[in-house]
Amino acid sequence: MPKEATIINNNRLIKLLKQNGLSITDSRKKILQLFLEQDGALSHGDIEKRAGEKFDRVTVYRTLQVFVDKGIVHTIPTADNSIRYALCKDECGEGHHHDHHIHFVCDTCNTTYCLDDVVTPEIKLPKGYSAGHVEVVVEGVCKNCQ
Amino acid sequence: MPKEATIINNNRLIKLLKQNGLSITDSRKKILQLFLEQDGALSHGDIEKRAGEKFDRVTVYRTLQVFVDKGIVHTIPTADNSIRYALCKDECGEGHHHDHHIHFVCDTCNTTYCLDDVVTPEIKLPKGYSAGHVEVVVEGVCKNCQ
DNA sequence: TAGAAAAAAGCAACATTGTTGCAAAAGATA
DNA sequence: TATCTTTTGCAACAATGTTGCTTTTTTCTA
Repeated sequence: MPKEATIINNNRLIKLLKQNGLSITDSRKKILQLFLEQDGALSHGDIEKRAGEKFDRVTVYRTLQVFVDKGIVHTIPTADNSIRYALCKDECGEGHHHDHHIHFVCDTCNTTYCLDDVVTPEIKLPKGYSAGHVEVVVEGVCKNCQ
Repeated sequence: MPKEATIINNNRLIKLLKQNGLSITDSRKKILQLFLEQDGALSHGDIEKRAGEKFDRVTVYRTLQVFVDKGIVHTIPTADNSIRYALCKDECGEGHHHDHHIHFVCDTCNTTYCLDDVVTPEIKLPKGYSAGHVEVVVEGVCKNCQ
């Protein structure tokens, strides 16, 4: 493993946590790193069972909660009762998420992607309903599984 | 309670179950009735704790599974790890769901609605991705809570 | 409509997932 | 480095799903 890359990565992790007013701890760095080195989204279980790392379940729950609160990651609803988490872009911060992109779940490899370039469409609601957040999840076959 | 309405309802329940090749049982009729007399969607917990009825948890799980398999109800993903179930329209059947409508979750009363008249939009995906099903969940304030 | 065969319900035991309080450990601060 | 604050990890618990098996209910057919 390249030592330099690890150091750079470590600085990036620390910077990200500090930016969000969080204290620097091993668990937070390790979990954040999982997200950074990962293309798709992660579920709680993914993180907990991550090879080589033994995270306490409670720590994972609490860390993810903090990350969501601070706008570092956002949640992605799924139809199988397993919330996925993915890194937010810069516009997100404490108390306000701005996730206007759609999510994509691959039927084949089951990876969940944030398609940051695809903006959620305007939805015309029936009279009486007022819209807040719009969540779009597309299920299909991803670029790696075609 | 009007007796006639109950009888009519009962016939409707039996018809619905028979149409889908299911045997007529008390649990199935009661759970199906909950959906019919309900505007929004129901979670597993909603059904299990329904006042006046004591359903065995296993029965509820198995019944919902059968209903989903037969295309009687469909699932609605949520961001809080609690799958909601709602009645399908006629076009759904065994092995194929055709839910092209969007779903709406009210922030205030937390009810989940199927907005059958609002069709899911076309989503333009990046190169390499092919779309199957598109799920849209809008969160906001419903007609009853304005 | 009774009796046999098939299907479903109910129960118990278990597995997984999520929550809470608290003591110990680690991080921040001066 | 000493002290204060925050976070972690543990234990105990609660809630949610799952599985196998026995009993009950439904269906089918004579």
